[in-house]
Amino acid sequence: MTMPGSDHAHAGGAQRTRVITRLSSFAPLAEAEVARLAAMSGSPRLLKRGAHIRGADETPTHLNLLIEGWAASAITLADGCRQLTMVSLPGDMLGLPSLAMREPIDAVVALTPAVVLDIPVEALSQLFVDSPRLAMLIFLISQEERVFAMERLALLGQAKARVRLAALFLRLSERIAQFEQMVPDQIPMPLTQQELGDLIGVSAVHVNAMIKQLREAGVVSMAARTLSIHDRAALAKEAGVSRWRRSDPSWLPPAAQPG
Amino acid sequence: MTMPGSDHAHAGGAQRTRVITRLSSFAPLAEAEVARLAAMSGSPRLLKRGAHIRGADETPTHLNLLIEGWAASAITLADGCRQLTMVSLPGDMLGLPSLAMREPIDAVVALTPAVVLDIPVEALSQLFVDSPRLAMLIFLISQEERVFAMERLALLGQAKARVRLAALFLRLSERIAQFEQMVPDQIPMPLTQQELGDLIGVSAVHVNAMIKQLREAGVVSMAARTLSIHDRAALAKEAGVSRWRRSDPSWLPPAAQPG
DNA sequence: CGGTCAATTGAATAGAGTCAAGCGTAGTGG
DNA sequence: CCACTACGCTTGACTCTATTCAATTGACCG
Repeated sequence: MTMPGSDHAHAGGAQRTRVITRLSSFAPLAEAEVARLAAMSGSPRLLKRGAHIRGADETPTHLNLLIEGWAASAITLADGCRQLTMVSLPGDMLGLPSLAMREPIDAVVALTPAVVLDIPVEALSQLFVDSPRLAMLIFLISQEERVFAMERLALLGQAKARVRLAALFLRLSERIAQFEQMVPDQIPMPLTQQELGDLIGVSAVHVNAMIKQLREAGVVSMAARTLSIHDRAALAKEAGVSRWRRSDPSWLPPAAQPG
Repeated sequence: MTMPGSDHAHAGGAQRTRVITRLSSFAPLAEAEVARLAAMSGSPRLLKRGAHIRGADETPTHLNLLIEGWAASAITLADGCRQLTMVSLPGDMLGLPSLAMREPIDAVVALTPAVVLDIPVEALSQLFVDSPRLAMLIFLISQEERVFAMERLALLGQAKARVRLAALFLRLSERIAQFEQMVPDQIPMPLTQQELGDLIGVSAVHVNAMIKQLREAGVVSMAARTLSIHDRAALAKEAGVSRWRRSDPSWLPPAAQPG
């Protein structure tokens, strides 16, 4: 399934499969559509942990397809404190929200070493013209991310720190299950407690205390950049959220004709 | 500019203009596009204050175009407490996020008496096929709402109640300025303090205290379902957010040809 | 082997929640 | 026209979650 020009050092077969997996999470892609997507790819860009994938200053001219590694959108408020608004995993498209704004309100930072593909916005525009079904799939994925943000917003507003942390762990493990085969009770966790705190709106000190509580309750434990889920049912109960169930849309436009 | 079939009791000229205004906030619409939108309209539905425009149970088969009145998305957590995740004003499309989920995680409630137009999802799908430019405009508006949600998420996570309330007032007044001509320093405020609290993740009691502080600081005051902004600069300073600046995209697809 | 960063723990403080009571106003029905 | 009711607003007292500050330990890297 490797396309011509896709055999870069960091954007090879396995990674590309992940991207296709993500894009086809609502409906299988036609061969022509896979080819159409491959045609959009630019050259990959490699970033170190902590680097800015997208700045908050620059007028956005490109989107970024995350090929490898984790990233997060960060909003910095007037008083300097930082909130991470979402975590992006391989296969995610970065920068879509910023299309609506003259200058983005968020920056995207690499949480791990990361590889991105820069895609000019005109390419997305062209995709809307010649591949309405792909456009709608991207639209749907974007809506799903929005639902994800809405849930986190609700948790931030109403739930206590322990619940928020449990929900974050649960949702992250569900998302990772998308592109790893097995349901992982051992998931990689490259985030520091500071970053976890920035995600759930809590100080790093308190994150530590909540992790301690969850560990002593036998729910999860963290060690060596790995999160171990010991009791998934208990975790779901702590989080108080129901399972994430993507829609199975029957009303998508028909697949584009080849050529 | 009234289209045939648009002269309903509650969906007449002025309201329809608002909808067009909202949809053309990123780029002016061609005549054919206005006609294309008018062709999507169903029959209007009138709802009382507090009524559910969209439930959290039903599998979504329709979108809802808000013609008149205010609405809000509400997420109810396991412990029964409620978070309002966004406020919708006339011209907004309701239900787009739910397209991604098998069952929606949020309900949409009318904050005032409201009028909506139900639109089957297939109509949106068709719009992606035959009007890529309109589809992308809806995509952009949806992204703008997502940025709005991200900002509120950041405020919920990092800012104190007073800042959150100030930011909410500021953004609401900016949004209302979109479809009212003058910059309004007297804006209608149909929300109760309980609802304001559900929006900014604070108890109604504390909302009251924060309003009192803002009033005594000479920033805003509330009376008779009306918010008066006495010192807009001070309000912006309290909120600590910069002005909302929509993008002016040059990379949209070309307007659809008539016919 | 020192240096930096992350994790961990404790103590003092503050922001916000909860509970409870009183008040103002608008609507309703006799 | 008045009384009753309901709802939202307002205020005070007490509690608790989470923050901030500070100090210590542990792990990894040059």
